[in-house]
Amino acid sequence: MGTKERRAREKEQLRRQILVAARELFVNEGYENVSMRKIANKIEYSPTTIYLYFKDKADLLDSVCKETLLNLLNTLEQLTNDKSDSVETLRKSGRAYVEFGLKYPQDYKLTFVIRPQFQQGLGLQEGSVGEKVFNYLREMVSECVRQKIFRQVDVETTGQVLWSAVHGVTLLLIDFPDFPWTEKDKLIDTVIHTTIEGLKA
Amino acid sequence: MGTKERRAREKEQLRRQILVAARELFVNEGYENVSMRKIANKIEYSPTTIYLYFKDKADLLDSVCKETLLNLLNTLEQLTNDKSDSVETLRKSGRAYVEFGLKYPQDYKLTFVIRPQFQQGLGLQEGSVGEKVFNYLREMVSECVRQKIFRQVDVETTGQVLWSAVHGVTLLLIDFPDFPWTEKDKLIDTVIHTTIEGLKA
DNA sequence: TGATATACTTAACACTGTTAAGTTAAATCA
DNA sequence: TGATTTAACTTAACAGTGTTAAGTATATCA
Repeated sequence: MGTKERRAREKEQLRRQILVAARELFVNEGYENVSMRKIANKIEYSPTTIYLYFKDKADLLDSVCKETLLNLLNTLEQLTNDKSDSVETLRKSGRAYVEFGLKYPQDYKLTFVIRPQFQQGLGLQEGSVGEKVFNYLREMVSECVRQKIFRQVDVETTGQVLWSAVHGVTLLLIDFPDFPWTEKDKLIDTVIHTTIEGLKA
Repeated sequence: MGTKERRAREKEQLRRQILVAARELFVNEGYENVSMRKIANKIEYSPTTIYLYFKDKADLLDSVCKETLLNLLNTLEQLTNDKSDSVETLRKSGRAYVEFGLKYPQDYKLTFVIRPQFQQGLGLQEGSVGEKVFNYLREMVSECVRQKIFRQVDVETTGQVLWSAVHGVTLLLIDFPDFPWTEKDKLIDTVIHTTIEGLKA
């Protein structure tokens, strides 16, 4: 009686197919320029089929972003966490965060800028993947605080300051590619270095 | 023979009327949710009239953003620049920048996040208002560098680091209003303070 | 006054997200 | 096996979108 399972598997497969098609189109052509019909064409189903798997276009975006956050979390967690040098670990994490954003600029913007516009407040609430990403940062930071490396004892504020810095430089580099930036790697390193030094001082 | 002048004045008036209506709608309902027909309704003209004054919707957005940048520049330039305490001046400017973003969150996002998506590269090129805003920041920074307050001598990089920090915290506060932020003012101050201290160290 | 240019509108095109109703094929039950 | 229910998917439509081409008044100038 495995027919039910097979059916469920097939449904899941189509769901993934839609998700993959949507991500590819969103990333290449921008969320606004992608229509449900375009996605439907790509997977060779009628447009309305998508609505059997996702509530609406915003929900589709939501699912794509959830995947992006999982990928980001994965990337961060794969870093080797050297507890004996917690500052270096934090530095590396910051670097990896920005690099992730620049490697998948459209995904990053979709997740951290476009989605909040369509699904207000969502994305970082309790239990979400977004929260897990911030929790990762929180851990990095609290290790530094525990070792009394940072002036400030407040882990929350410290984490938020770091996040502001990496988020800011990531978005500026994505959004203004023609601006006469300092050499990219140097800028990223300086942003992270400056923030960490500032937290120590 | 002042009829020509009067005509030109009237044209300019309608242009401004359109701009005012567009800004109000963009800010209140979001760029995507505002149609040319809505704007037309508001000013009580037919939709196509707008196209006699602006190339298309993106051009309209462009003009709205240019105004926003002018307002931002104005706000910054109205600060009292105490040359004897250049760090304090820089700190104040950073504060004013973030506060401007939070006071007009939609305008800020429109200018620094939405527009780059529709008019790639535009907004910060030579001679633009955007460049003037960054030039202001550049001046603040170079005064600090001249007084040998900052470790780094490279004015460009230093300015970009500061911009990353304030841009980052501004956008995070706008986009994730439900996140359990540290008390807002404290966070902003800490971001700016940390960055400046980091640049000194 | 009649010709010309300016300012604006009407109508249309090809597209959008989304829903209600209809169809077809597979699974279930007698 | 054959009838019936259920699930998956499609067709057709609605109300809306940005934008353009063509048409219409009105004011300016000769």
